Amino acid sequence: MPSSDGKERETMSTSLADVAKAAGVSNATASRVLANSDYPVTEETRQKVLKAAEALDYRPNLIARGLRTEQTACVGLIVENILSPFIPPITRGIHDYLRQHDYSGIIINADWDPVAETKAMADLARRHIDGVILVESYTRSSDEVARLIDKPHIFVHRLFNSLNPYSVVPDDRHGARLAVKHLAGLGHQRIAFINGPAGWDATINRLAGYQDELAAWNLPFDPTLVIRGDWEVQSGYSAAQQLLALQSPPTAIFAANDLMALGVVYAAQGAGLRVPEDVALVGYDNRDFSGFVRPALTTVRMPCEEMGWIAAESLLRLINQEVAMIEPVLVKGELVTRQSCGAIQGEWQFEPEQGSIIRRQYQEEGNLTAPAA
Amino acid sequence: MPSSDGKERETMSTSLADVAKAAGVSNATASRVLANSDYPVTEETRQKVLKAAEALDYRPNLIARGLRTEQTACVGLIVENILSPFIPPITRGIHDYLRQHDYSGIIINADWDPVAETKAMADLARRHIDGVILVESYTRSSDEVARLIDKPHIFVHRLFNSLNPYSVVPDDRHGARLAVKHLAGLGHQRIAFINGPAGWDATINRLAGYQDELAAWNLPFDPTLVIRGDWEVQSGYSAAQQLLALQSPPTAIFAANDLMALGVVYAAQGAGLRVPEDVALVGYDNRDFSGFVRPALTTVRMPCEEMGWIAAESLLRLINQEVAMIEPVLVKGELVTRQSCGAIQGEWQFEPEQGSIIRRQYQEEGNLTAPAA
DNA sequence: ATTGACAAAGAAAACGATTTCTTATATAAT
DNA sequence: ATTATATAAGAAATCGTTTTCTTTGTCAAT
Repeated sequence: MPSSDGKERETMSTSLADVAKAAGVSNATASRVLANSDYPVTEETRQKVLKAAEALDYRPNLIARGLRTEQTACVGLIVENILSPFIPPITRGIHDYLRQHDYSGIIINADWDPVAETKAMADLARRHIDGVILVESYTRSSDEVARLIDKPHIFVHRLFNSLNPYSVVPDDRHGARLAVKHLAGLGHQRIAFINGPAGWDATINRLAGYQDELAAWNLPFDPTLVIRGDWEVQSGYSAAQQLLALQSPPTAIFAANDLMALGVVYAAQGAGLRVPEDVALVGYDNRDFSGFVRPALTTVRMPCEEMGWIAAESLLRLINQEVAMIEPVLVKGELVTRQSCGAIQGEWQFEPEQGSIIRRQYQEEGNLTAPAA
Repeated sequence: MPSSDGKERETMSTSLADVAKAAGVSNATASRVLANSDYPVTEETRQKVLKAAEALDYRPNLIARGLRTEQTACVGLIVENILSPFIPPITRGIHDYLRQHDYSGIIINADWDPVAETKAMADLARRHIDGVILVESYTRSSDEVARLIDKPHIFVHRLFNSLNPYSVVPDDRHGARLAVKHLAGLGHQRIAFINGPAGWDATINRLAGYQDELAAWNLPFDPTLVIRGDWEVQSGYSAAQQLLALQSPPTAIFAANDLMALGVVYAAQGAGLRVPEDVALVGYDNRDFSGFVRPALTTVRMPCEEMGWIAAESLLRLINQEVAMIEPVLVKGELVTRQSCGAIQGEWQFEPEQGSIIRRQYQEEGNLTAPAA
């Protein structure tokens, strides 16, 4: 009996008042039961209300609730750009955690533009979201965010100030050690490193990890084996050409990302060398293409989805006032062993693409069929 | 003077009542001015209100407005999976259009699961979103959607029922013609086609386009030159092996997506053939990797962002009741000419990745610098 | 001068929940 | 038997807007 007095509106959703009336109780008690208030209600009336709500298929109007409670169960996601390669997996992780806890996320692409970010926060404030996650944002400091929006926030960053509070970042130093450890363990003594450009935390930390692990194996650090790239294929290509032309060239190369690793492959091919037989190669990131290029890249996985859900978890902690601040979190990725490092022998098949696996599973199970028409 | 009577709350945003009081008018008139109502207000009072709002930096509370107007300026995006390759660009297009019109989007990953989609729509209904866009959804029919949520909706699809109303889909037939036209224009007479699996609109339409264009060039249709793949690299590899082993092998191959085209490259290399010199190749989709694999793939672009903003535009039309229904829209992509087809001569550099261009521009302009510390 | 129409403003209701305030009842303590 | 206390329920206020209803004042037509 969803308020059936009106004639014009056909599908009017049932309100709390409908439930209260049906249960024969007041608005207030109905609310207390259905919002899990800790105000005492007798078991008998509680059951009456629950039954009525069930029967009427009552779903609370979150807008109305939000107006009163100032809680919208909605958080803002300010991301650099959903087209940027790491953003989708990070947002996937965030969304997964949020959804498990009945929160929603509103994404805004800020395009690495401080003005856009400022506007984004203002717009989110108008919607009275409960918190903000900034993913690869231009805005780096908590103070700056706090000045723009008076809500809890978390950073997910690969670039700067990794160890600020309220940050979730990859453990790049650890990741670099994994790569070098693997190559050293395969017996390589001269391991080159193609790093990223200056000014990035990733660049600094991966270099540190590279040096750490060389030291752990008592291998000398040779600066001529470290070349700076710019993350793109072309720079990996050029860097590898330099390295392979050295008097005593490296027998293994660790590239600070998979794009540059791909450039190494092309440079090696151009020099008539085989990967991994003549030069072993490990990349970083575990990008989607790493599994289907040739040779498939051994690489250190960037733990994007974990970073996402850890960020979401931390944010909800802040929102629910379980904690007052968040210590920076370092998230570790693991080594993904494929062909480019030489650890795996024999022929291989190309890995199917990761992103579309879910639908393909349905298709294989016969759930996906052509329309009858 | 944002309701400064309370002592405890420090940062309380200014409300409409504050503006009204400051302007010396009633709540109602203030609202009429600020919400652009068509109720008459004298220019004098209008200016008073606007000035007060400006001075107090008034931003309407969208939650409160939504409660009264039943309009939240928020739409739901039910997507297959944000990790799936076409979803980010489509959502980017949607978000861009929405944002221009002061709407926000809530993304839910449905993972191609009908149960998840049903729940998603129920959850969105609780938030009283103004409409829904279903991107690559399991749910195919408008009736089904209408049964679950009483709001306008639009489909963005590459799979089924492309020509249903309320759908935005790629013009695959046109795209396939572009590919074949290009190869035929380069003088190829035997053009093979590696198609997708049965049951997909893309498969049907691209085959039709392939046949259309062959006919336009008076080239015979040879069924032995058409092989069905499953969209993955491995299947393109196998298909190309078959094709290249034919008595009279094709001189050009059109692969129905870039992944299979990549498989063709590997098969050719395995057979000691060069792409494009020995076999020309055109792919489909213009995936991000197409620009930096070797040879870079000539391909037909999937117009994802356009599909996104057309979908958003159509949805807002429905929401604002400018139209009562949406005719299916076919969106065309263009040919992106790179190395694999043989039309471009000489050496080339690897294209930088598309997704991260924005940040790189900032970096080059010197806006991106290391922290001072 | 009276009436009617219309413009412009304010008062109050409405949206649908939560929460505070008030009241009624039962129980325990004096 | 009376009072105090605790429990459980309802009445009403509240959140910040929009919108309906009502009122006031002005002008034109009779």
